Amino acid sequence: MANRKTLSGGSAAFHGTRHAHARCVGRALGRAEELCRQRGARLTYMRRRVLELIWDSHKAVKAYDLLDRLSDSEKSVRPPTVYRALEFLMVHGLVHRVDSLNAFVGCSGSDEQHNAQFLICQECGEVSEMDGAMIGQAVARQAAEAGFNVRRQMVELHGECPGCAAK
Amino acid sequence: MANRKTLSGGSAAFHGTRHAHARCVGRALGRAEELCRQRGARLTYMRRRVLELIWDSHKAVKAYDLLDRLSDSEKSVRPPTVYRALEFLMVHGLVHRVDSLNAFVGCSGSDEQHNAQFLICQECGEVSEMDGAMIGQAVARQAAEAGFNVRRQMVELHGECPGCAAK
DNA sequence: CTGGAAATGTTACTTTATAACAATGCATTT
DNA sequence: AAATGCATTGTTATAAAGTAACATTTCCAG
Ligand SMILES: [Zn+2]
Ligand SMILES: [Zn+2]
Ligand SMILES: [Zn+2]
Ligand SMILES: [Zn+2]
Repeated sequence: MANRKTLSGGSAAFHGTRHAHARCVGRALGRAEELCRQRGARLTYMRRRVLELIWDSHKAVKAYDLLDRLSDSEKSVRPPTVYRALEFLMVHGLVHRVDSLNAFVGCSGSDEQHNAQFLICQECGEVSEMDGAMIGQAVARQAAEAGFNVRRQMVELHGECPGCAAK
Repeated sequence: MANRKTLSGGSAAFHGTRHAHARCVGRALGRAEELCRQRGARLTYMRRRVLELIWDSHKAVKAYDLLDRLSDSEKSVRPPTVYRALEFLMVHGLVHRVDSLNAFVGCSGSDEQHNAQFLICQECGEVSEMDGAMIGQAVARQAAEAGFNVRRQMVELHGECPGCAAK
């Protein structure tokens, strides 16, 4: 009842609890590996670990939650470590920061440079990335009307995902 | 060569340094006064003071900058005071929070409930609010395609304002 | 003038993020 | 293999942003 497959001009999918999430993770890590190899960037243990933790769910994750989850009883990981990994992952387009939540989410886009918009469910917390061409165009056009030169667009929509709407 | 007057579906204006800013402030305070009277809300000294400080420029202002500016050598104002004033002003639609900057900007919109988008100049820091109908519609449509029910939309565009683009 | 709610003051703390420098790891050259 | 050099991570400390809880004051209605 929830997801369509592919949508004109962009797609956004909510996954809910029951889905083959191992595939999502696999895809993300595979892409990271591939992309880093292409660019000669190093997907180190720490960076991969952070990426895995982020992909533990489709929700946005707080930096300090990552911090806690990375710290076992032996060793405690410090903020800069996490933030540096996040920085790396963001630079390479593997992770996005959701500004309205102060949190991070795995990039589910395929191509390199994309105008991502985020649908954020206020109920279940799931975040879905969508590449809405229409939105991008509308944004570009209206900004142009104001003589404004858009470099980076941030679109974060809070509301109810299909699953939670059908509660 | 910067501003047009009124634009189809919405407007956004950048002011630059030379303009009759007293009018902007006057308009904003007038509107606040009027609106609070209508609603029986109290525009207290502190709230008005914070609103004035925010309207000191068309840039987004950080809460702790307000804090500093409110604290004279005698008395130091504390965070809760500022955040409470900001809370009040936001609830009444007199001020917006710019999430991507952790900062606040005076609302230059006229009507009560509006879908505001923000154009943020990376050079001069000026922020312009725009009520882009096209963007709003595009957002609504594409979200609907994904079965998503939008409650709040956050659209913040970073780039170059007309003035700074013509540097 | 007085009782009570709204607003502000105050203290202390949480959350989020970064600066600066030290130690370590890893690859390439010698 | 040893030496070199840069990228990565560790460590300490602190900055920046925001909130909880309770005390005090203000202000208005009765
Ligand atoms: Zn999944
Ligand atoms: Zn949901
Ligand atoms: Zn002005
Ligand atoms: Zn500018």
